[in-house]
Amino acid sequence: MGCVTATTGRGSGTRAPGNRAPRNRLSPDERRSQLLDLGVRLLATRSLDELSIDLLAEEAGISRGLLYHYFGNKHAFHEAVVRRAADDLIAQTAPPVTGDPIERLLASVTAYVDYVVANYEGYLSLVKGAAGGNEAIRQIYDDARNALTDRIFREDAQGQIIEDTPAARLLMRGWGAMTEDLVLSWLVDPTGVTREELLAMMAQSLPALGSILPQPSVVEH
Amino acid sequence: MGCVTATTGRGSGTRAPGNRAPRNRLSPDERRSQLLDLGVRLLATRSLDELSIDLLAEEAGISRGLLYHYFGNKHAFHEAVVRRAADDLIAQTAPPVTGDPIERLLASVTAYVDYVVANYEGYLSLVKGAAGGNEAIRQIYDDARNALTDRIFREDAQGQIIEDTPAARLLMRGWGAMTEDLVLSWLVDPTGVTREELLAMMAQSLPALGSILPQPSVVEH
DNA sequence: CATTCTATTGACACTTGTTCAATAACGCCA
DNA sequence: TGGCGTTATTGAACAAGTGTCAATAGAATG
Repeated sequence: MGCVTATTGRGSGTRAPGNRAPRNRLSPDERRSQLLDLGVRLLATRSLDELSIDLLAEEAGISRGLLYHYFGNKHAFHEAVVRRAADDLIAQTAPPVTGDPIERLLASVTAYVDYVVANYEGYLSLVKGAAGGNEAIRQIYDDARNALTDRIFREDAQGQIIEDTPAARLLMRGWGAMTEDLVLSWLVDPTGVTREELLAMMAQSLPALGSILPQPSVVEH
Repeated sequence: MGCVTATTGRGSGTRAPGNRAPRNRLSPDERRSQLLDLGVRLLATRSLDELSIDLLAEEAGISRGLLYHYFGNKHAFHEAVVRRAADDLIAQTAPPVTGDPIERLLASVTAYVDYVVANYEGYLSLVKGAAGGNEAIRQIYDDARNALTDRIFREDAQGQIIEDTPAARLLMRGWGAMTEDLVLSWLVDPTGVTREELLAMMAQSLPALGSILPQPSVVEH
């Protein structure tokens, strides 16, 4: 019993039998880049275990083996994809260096929002990867967010908005989480809030939060 | 060629050959409850695909088949675990009904923080599940968080802190995200911030954010 | 045109989720 | 107490996906 014909037939996609697709030979850099881009796109809507190597390979027009040749295993591929998305985010949101602190903060926030709008897929890969992934991936995500907020903390709003204490660091982190949630929620349903209102909300919330810091005082009522 | 002896030998754990563990027959409710509790615990530190049915079954002292009998498949089990964690959260953070709005807000926030501290594992299951999981699971998570924030919005701080507009809703959601990040970050590294400072930070941040809402006005500088 | 190099493949082995007929513990009634 | 139906539980077979590696084919080089 058992030992059915196995049917390991991992069909080579939708191709007439006998005329297999010609090999498409690229340089390692090109291939790597192609696969990472594809990964970013595919992992924006699926979680890692919803993305099979089969689908990925077919979508890329390569064999499964090639993916292992480049990335070793599925999780390493995921990690590379997340790292690519994170690097991209950091690079494309370089802060301005002119204007007063408030203006620069607004500019930073604007760059961030514009990036997320323009690269929704890539940003989702990053966020979703961080949440579902292992420790290494979460680290990449944390580093990226720290880089973003530290940039605002040090360069754009140095000392003028909030000072540097453990409580301030914590609150700053919280502000980052809020900011991320604001963009993503707004993108899902933007009704009733314009882009400018969103930007103002994000920029103004930081000094507003900073105001509760120095010596905590209850709000008037 | 193929058809090796298959060796499907999914060893029944660490048990001497021949003396299998006696069946432990529970009522469906008890068994379900046991499995959900275990799931909450195990999924606090692993992601779903890092948790094999094998491990789960062994840890619970049951066969793999039984899990399928109760939950159908792995994802349905995950969903049930997340739902249990969410229900638990809602139930155990019932808000107080006395005091002025600010006091009630502080009490709500305190109940939330205390719950997370006391049920760290369960809360992590919820958060991690929501991030890595499918749409249904994310829905459960969103509903739970909306229930929490709506409670504060309607009952604890009705109209007295912020009014009800799309922008306010959005900001409220963002505040929720910030609050969650604050607790979890603080738990990871509490140095420099006391529990009371954290609570004050969370409670005061809501009116502080509300102050930027009505007609956006740039902060003084 | 022959040869070397290497990007790429495809079949195979292995792990793990899923199904289902068989089994054994429990309550019930004679 | 002992047979009997009910049903919680099991284990082996099945399916689908991941990871491995020797063989292959496209390009560059002489």
